[in-house]
Amino acid sequence: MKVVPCATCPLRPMPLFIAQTDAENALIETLKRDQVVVLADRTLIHEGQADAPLYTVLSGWAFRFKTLSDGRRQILNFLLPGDFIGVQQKMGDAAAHGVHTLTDTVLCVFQRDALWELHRSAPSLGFAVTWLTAHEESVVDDTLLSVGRRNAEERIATLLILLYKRAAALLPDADINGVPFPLTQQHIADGLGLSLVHTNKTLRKLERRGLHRIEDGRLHLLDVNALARIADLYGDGKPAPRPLI
Amino acid sequence: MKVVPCATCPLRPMPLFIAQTDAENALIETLKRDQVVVLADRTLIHEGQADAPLYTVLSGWAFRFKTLSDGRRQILNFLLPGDFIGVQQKMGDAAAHGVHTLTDTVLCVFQRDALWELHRSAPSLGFAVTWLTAHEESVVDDTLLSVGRRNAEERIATLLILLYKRAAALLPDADINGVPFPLTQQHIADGLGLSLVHTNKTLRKLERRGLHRIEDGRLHLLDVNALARIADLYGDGKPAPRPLI
DNA sequence: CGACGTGTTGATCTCTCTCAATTAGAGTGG
DNA sequence: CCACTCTAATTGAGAGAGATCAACACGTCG
Repeated sequence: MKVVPCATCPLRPMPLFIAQTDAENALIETLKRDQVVVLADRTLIHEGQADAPLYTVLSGWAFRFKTLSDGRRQILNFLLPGDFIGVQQKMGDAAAHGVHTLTDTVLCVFQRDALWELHRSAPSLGFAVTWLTAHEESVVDDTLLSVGRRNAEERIATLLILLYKRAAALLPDADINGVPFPLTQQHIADGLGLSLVHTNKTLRKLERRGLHRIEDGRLHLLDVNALARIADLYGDGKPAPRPLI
Repeated sequence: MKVVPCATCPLRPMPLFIAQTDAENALIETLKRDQVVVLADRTLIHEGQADAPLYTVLSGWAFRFKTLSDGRRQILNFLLPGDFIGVQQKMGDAAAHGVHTLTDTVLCVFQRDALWELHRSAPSLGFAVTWLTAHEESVVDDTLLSVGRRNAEERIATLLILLYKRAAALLPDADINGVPFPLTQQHIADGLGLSLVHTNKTLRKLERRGLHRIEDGRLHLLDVNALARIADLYGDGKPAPRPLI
């Protein structure tokens, strides 16, 4: 893929794309240092790696993760086009988490101090970055609620709905043919704090009940209401109704 | 407590206090709207509450949490002096999580658009807020790793160490007499995705082995090395050594 | 003094993990 | 074209960590 000028960034129409004026795009263009392609299933940033650059996902899927020394891995969240990579990392610091690709991925590379330049030269963009960072935290919050308090069936229903929404938001509206879903069951397991085997059994149970289907790398939600009921999800972050007693 | 001028903020000596110049303090002072005291065990912000203000913890402990509709609760992270409350919340949006006090707490209240003013008028402070937000996310990341992949004993050891460090960092250096620890076992359970009973049993097991002691609302770590070994924690975020095979 | 919150402990129960084995597809080399 | 290998998905069986249920102890407080 050719290097994309920020002014014609394919992500620009998306609401999550923060720069809207020409001046803002020009500034970002200045800070953008490169554009790289990473193949699927590669570790882009290793845990503890120093001096990792700042990225933005232009296309493709990836995930952030942490591991324990015996190999147990926890996926912290999934990264889709428009997401930042590496904001958590103070300049000169070691990455507290790794980043690994799920698909072939195109990334915009920014110089390490781009964040500071952004704040200095365009406070509105700096503010947007703060908000984006806070938003990513709230995604992790949701996962923590799942992993800490939902059982396997509820966790999987939650993940399927939330990932479906994120993936669908990146697609042209009329696309009813499911959404791309490049995760293996191992990734689902690692994202939800479950074992691979139990993930498989739970996934099959939901599938046999006709709630969803995963086929040819695409996810189809066949009964969103049933899934949402299982997940205890209510619309878009509206507070859940409480039982009276 | 009298209203504290930001210039003489007791948190100022702490490294986590971001404003360092007089101009910066003056700006913050401008945005600070009030200072409130909240008693222990009160819900400061309800889940789904709209228009919650922006706070800063001046003294006392609190926590962020989410609940499912049947009452299951997950504590997302603990808030200590110097922490922000409410950055995640886009202006005019509903809070995605609740905030509840553990102790009597003094909070600085900021107008809802203070964050934007900060970015606009003092980019260096705006940048600091971004970084603080990213840092809070990395705390949640750590918890997610625990809850997703550590067993009960490991989770508790991890929590004790990390909370001890945070609490100790707020204390005068020479204080060897443990650190304040206002959590009940129910809070520990809700923070680690465990049941109250199992939390109690695990806590007692560690205590009987002489690793720690919780007494009169203070936490003492009697064998940090053993705890760190159990937790699979290595220094300050240094990458864990891998077994060769 | 009784009610209540917190901590403690024992006895089940069950959800999830671990171990094992099989199937299916994709890719590779002979 | 066919064995061979690898990865991902699948399923069964047994084991275990942690949940749930039930009691009780202790201190505080109205």
